[in-house]
Amino acid sequence: MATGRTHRPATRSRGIPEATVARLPLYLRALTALSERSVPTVSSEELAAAAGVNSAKLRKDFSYLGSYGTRGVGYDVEYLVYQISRELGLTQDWPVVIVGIGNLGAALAGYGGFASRGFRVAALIDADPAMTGKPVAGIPVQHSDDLEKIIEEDGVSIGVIATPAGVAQQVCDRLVAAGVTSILNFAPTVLSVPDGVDVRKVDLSIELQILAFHEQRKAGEESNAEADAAVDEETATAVAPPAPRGATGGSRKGPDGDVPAVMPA
Amino acid sequence: MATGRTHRPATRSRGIPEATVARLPLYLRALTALSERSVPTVSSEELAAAAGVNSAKLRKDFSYLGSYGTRGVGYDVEYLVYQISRELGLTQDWPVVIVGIGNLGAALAGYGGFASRGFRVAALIDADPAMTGKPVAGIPVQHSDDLEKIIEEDGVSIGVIATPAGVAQQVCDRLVAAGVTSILNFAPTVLSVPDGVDVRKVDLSIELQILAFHEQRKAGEESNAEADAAVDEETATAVAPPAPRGATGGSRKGPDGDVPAVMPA
DNA sequence: AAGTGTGAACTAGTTCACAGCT
DNA sequence: AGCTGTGAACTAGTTCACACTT
Repeated sequence: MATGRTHRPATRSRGIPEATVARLPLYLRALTALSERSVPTVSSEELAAAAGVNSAKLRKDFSYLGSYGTRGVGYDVEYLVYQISRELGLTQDWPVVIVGIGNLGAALAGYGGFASRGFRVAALIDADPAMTGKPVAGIPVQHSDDLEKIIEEDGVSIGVIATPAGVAQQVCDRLVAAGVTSILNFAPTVLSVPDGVDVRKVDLSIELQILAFHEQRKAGEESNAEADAAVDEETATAVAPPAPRGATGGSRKGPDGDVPAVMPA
Repeated sequence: MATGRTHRPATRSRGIPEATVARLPLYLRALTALSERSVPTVSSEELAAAAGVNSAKLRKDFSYLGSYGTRGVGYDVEYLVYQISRELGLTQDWPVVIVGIGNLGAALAGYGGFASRGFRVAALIDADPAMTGKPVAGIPVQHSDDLEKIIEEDGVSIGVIATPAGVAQQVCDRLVAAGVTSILNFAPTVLSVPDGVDVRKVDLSIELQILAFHEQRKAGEESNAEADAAVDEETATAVAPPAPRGATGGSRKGPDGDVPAVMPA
């Protein structure tokens, strides 16, 4: 590769895969730790272990950024920290607003990982007038009436939504109208945004539900039959298995013949 | 497989793709909202819109669970709620412990989405003796000395780690040793666990960094040169670009000959 | 000898498009 | 007529394995 110039380098020049982008912060964290311990170089194997991925994946990821390693040696820690920081846009600092200063919003405001590495809490915003002026994590809360003004004045492009689900969409709309183009959503709701605006969501209950799915599977693996039966009885009243509307016996079934045990027929 | 018994149905029977599992909670939430509004049926198109995915994906996802829809009509809301709940293991209730009752842990303890749908906060645990006995969100905090006892007595299999990064791994080890097999990690660190234990992580700063990456890209798209230049000057001193160890000019470059536009050279 | 960088093979996930049921 | 369920085509992501560099 290194030799094949003449450009038109595949599709769209700087096409770093999304999955790779999502891992860069992980590498960066591991590298920063090494940097603090004054470790000069790492191999892909060592760094991968520290980041919790496998080394082939890590090398492939880095290959999208360029050739930043030295064969036979490894990667220069400081140099890589810089390159990844730059790639992620962390060499500039990003003012961030947090909207919704309840328990969660307050916890986020106080979170250390925020201040570090390129992010700065520009403002805390809440709709409750009783909160206005109250300092949270050393920053006075501002009223949401001023949301637009704050965003425009500070040139904020990243917003964090930590409001109740019911108002998240309207908050989002206002943020976007005021110029925010990236949103981190902690409210348990789907946000719709125009093209060009990025939304990422963090959702406790979704994560728990995914864990529960796998947990259930583990439980079922050993003592197959009776575990389910016991569970079913316990919750049978709480969660009634509603019959399908139309046909009752029909062809309605899971891929492995579900329902039977629960169905009162 | 109501009909085709004799098992060994393809690879490992109930092979629901991980990506599908991750979306089931989304569908469930949308369905629950419909259910509360007493909507009897939905089409894949409508439900997909509510869940923020496209309808082909939704139908494919549901096809892994079984044939729960009715052609020409759609899906019965109540029935689907039940089926997905069951699939996710939410028809039983899962006791959960939260370890680390700082700002975040307290916020999680008070989070409504917890109590709903199958999860119950069995205990709050903190290492600080000053916290012991103090009620948080109505639940008295217990000391971490009792961690093993609590987990065993309540049969807890899901643990939430909201401690500082420095102690997260040891907390994790103790949870696992005591019988926890699913962990939701809010500490910004990589946890290593034995086979059979699931870990999911929620990491604010990773999410922000991913947003920053895309944000940076957006900025570069319009007015390419000067926007970056301004930024570089501002932060040039703060983040020095360290030279690579060995060769200085060499072949070191991004896949499409990076730097040019931004570099003052 | 050590360890990167990367084509090639593979696996997972998404989207298409339409047959088939109600 | 309407909408699901799903093979088939496609796209993204991962892993392998080894040529190449230091």
